[in-house]
Order: sequence, then structure tokens, then C-alpha cells
Amino acid sequence: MDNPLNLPPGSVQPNFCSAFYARKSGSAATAASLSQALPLWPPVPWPTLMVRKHHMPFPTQPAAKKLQVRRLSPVLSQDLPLREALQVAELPPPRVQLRPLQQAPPVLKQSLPKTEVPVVLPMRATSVDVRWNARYPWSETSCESTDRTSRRTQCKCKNSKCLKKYCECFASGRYCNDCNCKNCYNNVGHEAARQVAIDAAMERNPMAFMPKIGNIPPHAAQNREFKVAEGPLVGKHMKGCHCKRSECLKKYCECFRSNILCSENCKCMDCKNYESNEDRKAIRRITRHQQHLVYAHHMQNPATMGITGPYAALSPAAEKLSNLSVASSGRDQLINNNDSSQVTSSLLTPVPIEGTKSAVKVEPHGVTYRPLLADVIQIENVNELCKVLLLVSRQAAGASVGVKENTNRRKLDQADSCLSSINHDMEAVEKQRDEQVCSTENSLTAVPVSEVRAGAARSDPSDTCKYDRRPVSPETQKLMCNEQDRLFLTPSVAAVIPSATKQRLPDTYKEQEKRILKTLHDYLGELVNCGRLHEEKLSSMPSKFFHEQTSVGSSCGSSSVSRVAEVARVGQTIRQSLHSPASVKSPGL
DNA sequence: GAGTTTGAAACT
DNA sequence: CAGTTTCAAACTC
Repeated sequence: MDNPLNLPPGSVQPNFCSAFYARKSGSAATAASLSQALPLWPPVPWPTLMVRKHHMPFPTQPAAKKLQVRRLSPVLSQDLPLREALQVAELPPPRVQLRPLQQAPPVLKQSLPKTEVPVVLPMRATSVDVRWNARYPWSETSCESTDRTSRRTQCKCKNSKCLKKYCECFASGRYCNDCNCKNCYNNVGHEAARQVAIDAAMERNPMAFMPKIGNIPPHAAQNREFKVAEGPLVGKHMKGCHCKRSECLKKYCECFRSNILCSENCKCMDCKNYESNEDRKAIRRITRHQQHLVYAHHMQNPATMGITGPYAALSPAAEKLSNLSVASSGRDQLINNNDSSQVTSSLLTPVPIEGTKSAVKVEPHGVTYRPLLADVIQIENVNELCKVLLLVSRQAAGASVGVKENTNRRKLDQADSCLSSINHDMEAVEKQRDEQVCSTENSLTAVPVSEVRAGAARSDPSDTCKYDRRPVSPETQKLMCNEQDRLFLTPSVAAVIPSATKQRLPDTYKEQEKRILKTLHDYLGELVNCGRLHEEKLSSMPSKFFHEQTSVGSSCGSSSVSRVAEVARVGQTIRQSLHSPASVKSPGL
């Protein structure tokens, strides 16, 4: 099979252009679905021409125009149902006809060096990862990682039929979908009219659907750290902005909106969108601060990200921002024409900075985030908590049935072994986690990956009883919610519970449950306090702080850390007491 | 939510 | 190519 894009075997190889030229409803529908699924511009006729030479240097725009546009006398291309389409779209007929490059007159072809292709493409770009238009560079990317549809930019066009570049959907190459537009023709049902509009736009400006931002260094496009470190991307607006009153410090300005500095291409007045300008820096600081708070809101209120459960908590500061649009804060940043897919996937899925093991979160537009409990909760703390809970449980059982100390010790050794195993699995879980608090939640339940997967397949919560016939109180069931506490239900862990205890019943279990929940409650309370203290500190510090926070080993909340670690120390005390001949004392939690 | 401002796109 | 109009997003109240 022909593979002009050199895509890996098995990967999707969309060919929007052929679908577009075919002008068959089936092909168009396929293109439409792909258009919605993939962040690229389907309809322009160039991509098929470009992919072969996408490493070529940028040509000048006039050269492109000469090559792509041929003046026509009123004769329209015979293969297009233009007249019909124009009647539908009520658009004026094009005065020129675009022709594919291959059909250019020989003299034109010969007049150009072999490498000269009338296409502005970032280096290393392909027709798959390039964004064809940067007027609305955020339109596909700002929200897709969490919700592919609900937060995508929705146009509100009224008069343009969504067939002009006023419409951001059309300009960014998307069909309108769930938009608030009126009299929309930017859909599969009006494919012919849409094609006419595209041709018309191309006729006015052959570069109409090309990226507006160019000259992004390849290493900037590829290197996530670069994006973070460099602040505004080094790209340049190909046409330049023409702002007069916004000082290029509002989103009216395409450069500012795209997080790039104005360049010599711009013809703006009173421009403040240059590197050393203090106003620009201040605005960016505020934006970052808002983004941080919004992010903190999401982290502390997991329900907004689809995470629900007993640990969901909303901080007061973040709550104030609950009405702040994430889309608006995020959309103003991204401009990476080379790497839209990567950005799409990472925008709300921050990744750790290389070389740090803390849960630092990085936004692709240069903002570095850090969970409030980063560096507060360590895997050791979680292990200790698990041990404490086991010991508390055993104490309760021991107090109830008088289990001998040597049995306890033997079982404790088994517990250690079991915990080591759990720890191993938890490390695997940790690698996969994308969010520290959620990870902590998982860790507290100490669910190995395999069991997480197995658990996911078991939709019936009552299935957990298959592991153990132990009864669970309604209160516990409420607490467990969707995340069942398998620490005490899985066969491997159940094995460490003294067999004598297993046989006693409801009273013993009640006591165990009560003390475990009490301990866990106290621990979670400490965590919540830690998070709040941390957040208060963050909120009271200048935005510069957020960058400093990217360094490993936050100094914030040292007292909180010690408070959390207290639980671990208590566990240590219990362990020591259990190993000593002396009788077990209450942990005093 | 309505009205205003703004600058790109479209038009002359 | 410059000036004007149209348009929809950004912004303000």
C-alpha cells in the first residue's frame, strides 16, 4: 500500500485530499469523521503535494501565489458542481481556479528549482501533525484531553454560514459540531458548498490554510523542556499582526494569543509584546497564576476531572475559581504547529520533568504545576500507613480474642513480606499515575495493578465478598464507594490476618474496622490539612514561586510533612512494641 | 446576557 | 495596495 507519509505499519493514514476531491458523500463523511477525530486540516489540496517534500525551506508567499493560482476567464472547472454549490452557499463564484501542483504548466515547473515548493511548513512537519491554520490554534487542543467534545471551541457564527475564516471551526479545518452557530454550512451535508468556500478562500490567499506561525526551531517543537524553559515560543507570525489599540497584550492580537512575540513582520502600533516588556511579563504572570489555581482546583476537586470518591475535596481558593474557564486560560498559549498531537494529549495531562521524581506537572505552554501534596506524601509514608492499619487491626483482634504475641510476630513477618510485594506493585502503579493525590488514594487502598484491572472487570461491588466472606458494615461500604478496600479482602492479605481472628466474628471485625477507620480518618485529616497549608502558601506567594517550586524538595510545609510522617513514626513504635516482650500498647492515634 | 471593542478577513 | 466593511471573538459592564 502506498504510504506517502511514511507512517508506521498499521497506523491510520488519512487521505483527506482524495476524499475531498472525490466529492463523494461517502468519502466526505469519512473525511468528516476523521476531521473530528484528528486535529488537522483535511480539505486543502496541498497536503498530498507537500508530503513528499515536507523538509523543504519556506518559500516566499508571492512565489506560492504564482504557482498555485491561475487566472481564469469566467470558465469554471468542469469537474466541479460549482454553480449548484454557489446557489446553495450564496457565495460569489471564484474568479480564479486553483490547480494541483502537478498540473502546473511545464514552464512553471521548470522555472523553479526542484526543491521549491509553494508551501509553508515547519520543518519535519507532515500532513498528519501539522496544524494548517493558526488563527485558532487552540481550537482542537485546549480541551481534548479531558473531553473531546464538551469543551472544544464552539463557534457562534451568524452571518458567515461558517464558511469563511471568520468562523474558527472553518479556519481551523473542522466541521462544526455542537456549535452555537446559525445557518451553518460547515458540515457534511453541505460538502459542496464547503468546498467552494475553501476554494474561494484559497483563491484569495493560497496561504489561507497554512500555519500562521512559522520558524519554530525543531528542537523547540520536539523538546518539552524547551517549551517550559523558554516561555514564549520562538515562532514568528508569518503575516504579522496589525494591532492598533490593544498594545498586542490582549487576545485580539494573534501573536499574543499564540504566545509568541511580535516580530518584524508585524505592523502593530504601541506594541508591548516584546521580550523585555514589563507589562507583558506581568500579564503572563497573572495568567500563569490563574492557570495554577485552576489546576489546583482540578487536582483538589477530582470530580471536575471525572474522579469521584471519598477523597475528593475542594479547596476554598480553588472554589473561588470554579467559574474560571480553563479553556480561556489554556487556549491562549499553545502554538506548536509541529506537534499538535503531542500537545493535545499532554495539555491537561502534565508530565514530570525529566530527572525529577517528584510529581511536578508541566503544561506545554510553559507553566509548571505541582500538586499540593507533592513531596509531602512519599511511598514510605504510605507503606507505613498500611502497616499501621494492619497493626491496629491486629491489636483490635488481639484485644478481643487474646491472640498470642508470637503468633502476632509471625504474622507480622508475613505482613512485611506481603507489604513488600504490595510495595513492588505500588511502584508500578506509581509509574503509571498521572496525578499524585489520586495515586495516594490508590496507595492507601494498596491495590496491585493486576487487581485494579481485575477489579475493573468486576462491576458488581458485591463481588468483593468472593475474596472473603467477611461482612462489611454499611458505613464501610459507603467509605469504600467505588474503590473497594481490597487490602483486607484479597486472599494474599487476608492470609496475614490471624486465623483465630477470622473465626470470631462480627464483634472482632467491628472493633477492627472501627480502629482502622479511625486511624485512616486521622491520617486523611492530616493530609487535607497539609494540602490546605500548602495551597495557602502557594496563594500568598508571587508567581515566580511557581517556577521555583519545580525544583525537587520543596521547602513548603515542612511542619506538615512531619505531621504526616508522625503516623509513620507511630507505626514504627507499634512495630517495636510488638517485637518486644512487653505487651502491646495502644498506638494513641 | 447585552453591549462594546478589536483586529482579521473580506470586499471595493 | 489602501481604504472600508463585515464578522465573530474578546472584553466590559
